Amino acid sequence: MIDITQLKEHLDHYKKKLTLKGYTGNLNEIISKHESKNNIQVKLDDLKNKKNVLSKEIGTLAQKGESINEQKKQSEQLSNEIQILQEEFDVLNSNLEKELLLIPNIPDDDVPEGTDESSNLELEKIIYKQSDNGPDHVEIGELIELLDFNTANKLSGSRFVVLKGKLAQLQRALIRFMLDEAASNGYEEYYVPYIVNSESLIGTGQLPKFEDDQFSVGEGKYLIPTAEVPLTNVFRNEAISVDDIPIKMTAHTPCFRAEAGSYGKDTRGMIRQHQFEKIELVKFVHPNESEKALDELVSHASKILDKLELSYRKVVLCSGDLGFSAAKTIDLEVWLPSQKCFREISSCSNFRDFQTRRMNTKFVDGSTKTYPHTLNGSALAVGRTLLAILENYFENGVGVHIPKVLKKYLTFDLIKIKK
RNA sequence: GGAGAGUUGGCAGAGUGGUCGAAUGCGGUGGUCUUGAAAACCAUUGUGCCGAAAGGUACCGGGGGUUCGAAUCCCUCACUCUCCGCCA
Repeated sequence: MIDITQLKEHLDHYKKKLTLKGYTGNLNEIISKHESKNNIQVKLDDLKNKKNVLSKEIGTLAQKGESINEQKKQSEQLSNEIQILQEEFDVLNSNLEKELLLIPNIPDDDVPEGTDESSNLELEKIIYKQSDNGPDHVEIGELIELLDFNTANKLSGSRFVVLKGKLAQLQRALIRFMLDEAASNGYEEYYVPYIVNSESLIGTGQLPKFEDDQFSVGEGKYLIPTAEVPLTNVFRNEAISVDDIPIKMTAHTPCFRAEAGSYGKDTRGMIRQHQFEKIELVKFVHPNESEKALDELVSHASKILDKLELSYRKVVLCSGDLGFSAAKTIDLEVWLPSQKCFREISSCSNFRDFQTRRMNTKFVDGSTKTYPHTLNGSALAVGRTLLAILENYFENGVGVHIPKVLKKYLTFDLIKIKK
């Protein structure tokens, strides 16, 4: 949530920044709503004060046995006035709150301007072995007979996958490897619920705007779209002391995405699924430290690609491609030989105090209370990593080799083709 | 699923209609004492909103009601705990 006081003070700045983010709401209207809300509140508080004074007076008079009829009449009249004004206030206030929840975070100053991914800026390219032909992972899956979209379709529908045997083991090895990496970088491992309430999704920014992207399981509860939601919301309505910071958390969870609005996009293979595994890194840091923390987060995620010897590039997202809650995002994109291009495998973002304002997570340093900054990043999306390994480690007529760093988690170093 | 008991400040725990934003204890912070520390003692210590401030207002799980007045009475929802049943 943006700070309305800041918004009022630097309206032009916010207007410019929010336009870059594609926001089209009427900020002037929001500000005037806020002002009339405050005006009503002042009047309301004054009336309530009068009534409280009167009630006390009635108490004392009644104890003395004196007449209280006149005061009662006055009090009733005050009650009526209060009720009318209170209703007006409540409507205005909840209205305002809804609109505030729909305002996206503003981009950092070093975020390139642009409306779509064509304005994203490549920071760095790290190339290991890079082939630009060969079968895609779906074909490889058929050759090794361990990747089964048809059965998944029978069980559940489109955008699901069944992994078998050594391929399922390879995915498990990836998860263990990534969690071990996170641990060695100082992240504490969490096991968290995969179903969360709407308060949690509002806290991290998926709700109220992106209801359609979530899988609802009824009763106001949703499957998590990323471990970011439960991990970050661990500290919802909590105060974090300066001594506890930085907080570094990680979790492996499945992620569930409705993928509404992406019909016909990436329909082949396991690039875009309703369910996939991911290791997420989440940090709570001192407000002055978040820029540095983003670099650190990116380095933790990219080190995994380095160790797997997968070619990738670092891209800073432009303002228009930036997510709703993010102030700055650096994507890692892995090379896919079959598509002859880089595809997103990790997204590392700095949210600054946007999420902690929504969550009411305070940062306590001595007697001052502010908001800590949050960051998160995938390290990595496991499904896409698996896919990248299949394509980049495939040898024609032989099979899929196992990356060196994963060998200690497995009892084989090759997944042979069966036909 | 059935029966019952709860939800009060950072924690524990009083408070059943007015003087209660709330006793007391623990914890926290500041101080006295001490070479230093501990102990002891003294003071202080919830949050949001409006306001330049003074101050006002709201908050005793959430929502609603009764009343001039609600932490306290009523309704309702959520959650927690105990026992029984079922269950990985």
